[in-house]
Amino acid sequence: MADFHPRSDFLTVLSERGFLNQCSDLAGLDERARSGALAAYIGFDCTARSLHVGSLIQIMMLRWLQKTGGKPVALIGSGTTRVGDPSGKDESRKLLTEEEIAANKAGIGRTFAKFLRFGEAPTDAILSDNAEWLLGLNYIAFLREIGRHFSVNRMLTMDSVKLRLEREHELSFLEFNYMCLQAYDFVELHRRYGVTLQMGGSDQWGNIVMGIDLGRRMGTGQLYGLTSPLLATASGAKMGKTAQGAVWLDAEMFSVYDYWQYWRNAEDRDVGRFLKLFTELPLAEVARLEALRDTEINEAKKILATEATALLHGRAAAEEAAKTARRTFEEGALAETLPSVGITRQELAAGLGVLSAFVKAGLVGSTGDARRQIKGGGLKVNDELVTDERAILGESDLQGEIIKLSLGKKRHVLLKVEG
RNA sequence: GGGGGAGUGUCCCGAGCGGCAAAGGGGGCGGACUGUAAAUCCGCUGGCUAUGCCUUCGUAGGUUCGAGUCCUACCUCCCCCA
Repeated sequence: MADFHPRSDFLTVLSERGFLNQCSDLAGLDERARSGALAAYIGFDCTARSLHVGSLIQIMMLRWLQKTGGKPVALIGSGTTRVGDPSGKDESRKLLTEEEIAANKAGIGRTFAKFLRFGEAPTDAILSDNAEWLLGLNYIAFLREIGRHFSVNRMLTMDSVKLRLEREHELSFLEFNYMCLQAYDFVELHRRYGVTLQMGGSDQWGNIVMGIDLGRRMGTGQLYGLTSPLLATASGAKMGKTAQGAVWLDAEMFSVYDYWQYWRNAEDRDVGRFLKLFTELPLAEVARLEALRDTEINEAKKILATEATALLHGRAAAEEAAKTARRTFEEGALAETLPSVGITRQELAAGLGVLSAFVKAGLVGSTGDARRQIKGGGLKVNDELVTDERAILGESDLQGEIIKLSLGKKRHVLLKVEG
């Protein structure tokens, strides 16, 4: 991969910025990308109301495709979601209702709209849904028309299957069929929109190759596959997990400020890689930033945070998050734009226990949790360490209309009097 | 269908003579050190109207002063045989 020098804009960007992990035919795809608008798709599950940072690398690939003259297709897997992905955990098999699926689909669609330009023009993005063709499938017809092209012998050699068999782990028939459905998606998207490339995370490689094979047997012409590296932080943790849970891309579920903070807290060793993947800064600028050392690299982290946040939530919101962080961390001032929780004047006049105040702010999960944090010296009210768990907050604690609650050094929530 | 084994703290893995809010990891959170980083060290990691009360060991019953632990049925998963 390192010795190949792509000539198409699309592959050049992907290659330079570290999106490339594996490709079915780099030279062929490069040619294809140069010879006209390339249509490519990536599939997304709709098991939640929002996508999280784990999907961001895929979304960025679609975005670069569009910016380099291609046509992105975002496929929502609401058909496969109805079946439920059997490879997940034992408990996650609960079936989603039609309403939940529709809501999830709408939420995810909103995120795509932030990164891609949708419309009718040749390189405008398309939002598709495999429920359109999967739900109406007839079993016998599917077996005869599609199933006959799959070789079980070959399917058994796929890594995902082979691993299971070698370790003598259960592999359900449903799961075994999953790759066939995904392969069929590829063919269907080729028919509908002329899609010739499927992208995805490296775990999708086998499924993508199946699609390419199926396409050849069903007469789509040459299809291509390309995967991005599996993303983890430099110390090996999976991307996107924080104390608050997943890092959602929907501002309702994960605030803009928290999103900015997520990137600001990147490890030193990840800064360069993340700048290339999750911002659109020129590579020369990235090179300059990632060369910074010691305290200077904090500047690079702030730029990473602001640029990444701007892509998702807009420049203005990103600048505001940056400003909030600057006031909070560097000036030690009270930034009124920190995340806040409302409180009534009556509640405050009646006296609010510190424990419940922190629970209300969502900084701790329970009063017991709050007690433990106080013992460990982790809670502050208006930057004063809380030592007495029975302390009562009243109107005398107000700074203006605000009481600042902090958990540790990084997490702050404001209680704001309203009404 | 027959035989064998297993489901433990609502993040995961995993010990558990009938006295158990239940060992130990990992992860996470907090503290110290730093740079809002990493590494390292320390503390915490069921709930509550809290010197007490309530809810947890697949589900439902049963034995017992007392059950994660013993018995019965059921559910789910794994292995061997057919």
